[in-house]
Amino acid sequence: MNIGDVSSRSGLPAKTIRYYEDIGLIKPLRSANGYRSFVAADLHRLAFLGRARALGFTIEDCRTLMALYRDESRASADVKLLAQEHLGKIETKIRDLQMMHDTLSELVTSCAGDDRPDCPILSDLSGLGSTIS
Amino acid sequence: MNIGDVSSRSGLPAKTIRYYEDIGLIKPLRSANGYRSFVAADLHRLAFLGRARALGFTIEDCRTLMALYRDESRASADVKLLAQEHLGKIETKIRDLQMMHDTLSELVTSCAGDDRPDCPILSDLSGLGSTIS
DNA sequence: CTTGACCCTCCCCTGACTGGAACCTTCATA
DNA sequence: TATGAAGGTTCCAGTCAGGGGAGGGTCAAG
Repeated sequence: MNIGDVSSRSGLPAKTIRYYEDIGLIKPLRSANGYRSFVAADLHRLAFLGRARALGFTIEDCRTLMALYRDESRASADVKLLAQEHLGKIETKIRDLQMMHDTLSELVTSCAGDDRPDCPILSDLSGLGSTIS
Repeated sequence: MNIGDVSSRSGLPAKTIRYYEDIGLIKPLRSANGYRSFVAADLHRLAFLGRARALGFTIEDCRTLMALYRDESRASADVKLLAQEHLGKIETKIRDLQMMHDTLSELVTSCAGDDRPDCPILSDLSGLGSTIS
């Protein structure tokens, strides 16, 4: 398989696949013409990476997860811990975004949105804090 | 005021303040010794920037918001539109994170987390998809 | 006069790619 | 056989919003 094939099969851009080779996540063979030559195992690893990335794991997390996956004598506790830590970060991000959302949403609601200049969004940002609570 | 003063008053790191000058968001004067010399208006702008960034606006959004703030003949509709677009992006991010969270949370729950190697998290990532629904 | 706390500029680093230039290989068609 | 398109290759630079640190100048106090 050439890179185009694995790209369409894995859903990952060719650029990304080359990048993953660069940073040592995959090690495809090379054909005589210099093209990367992927086997089923490479495709499998790429699919693994794609799913892990889609769950928001960092590249370093992915590296660890793949090492654990290949380690037959792993303890599932190690995997779970990694996932739990990641889950915690996601929860933190969601909370942060939710707070931004709530504040901003309130400001947007209170803004007339017409052709006059008066705007509670700008008032808030400027520190006048016209909290119309 | 020197940069240390505005840093502690605005809560922004000195590095960030220098960066904001670099990209033209503020234009503090200079003292004879080459030090940046901030006046109250600079501090006000920095506080504005700090609040806008805390609400997740991009630097370019901040630039636009400050321009609107200084424009006495603005229409609040322009501010509102910008804020609404940003709000939409925040909502998208929250939804994405929430989906990651839900999936990951389910996987974490279903993982024993002991010293045995069997792990539904890895199974899922590997594509075996042992969805224990 | 020295010490320590400031301040300056300049450059590289981050994460996870993405875009583009310049070039090579393969295959189908005229 | 030429040629053009569609693949592939490497390498360099850019993204976003700063952070870290080197190497050096300035200032106030003791």
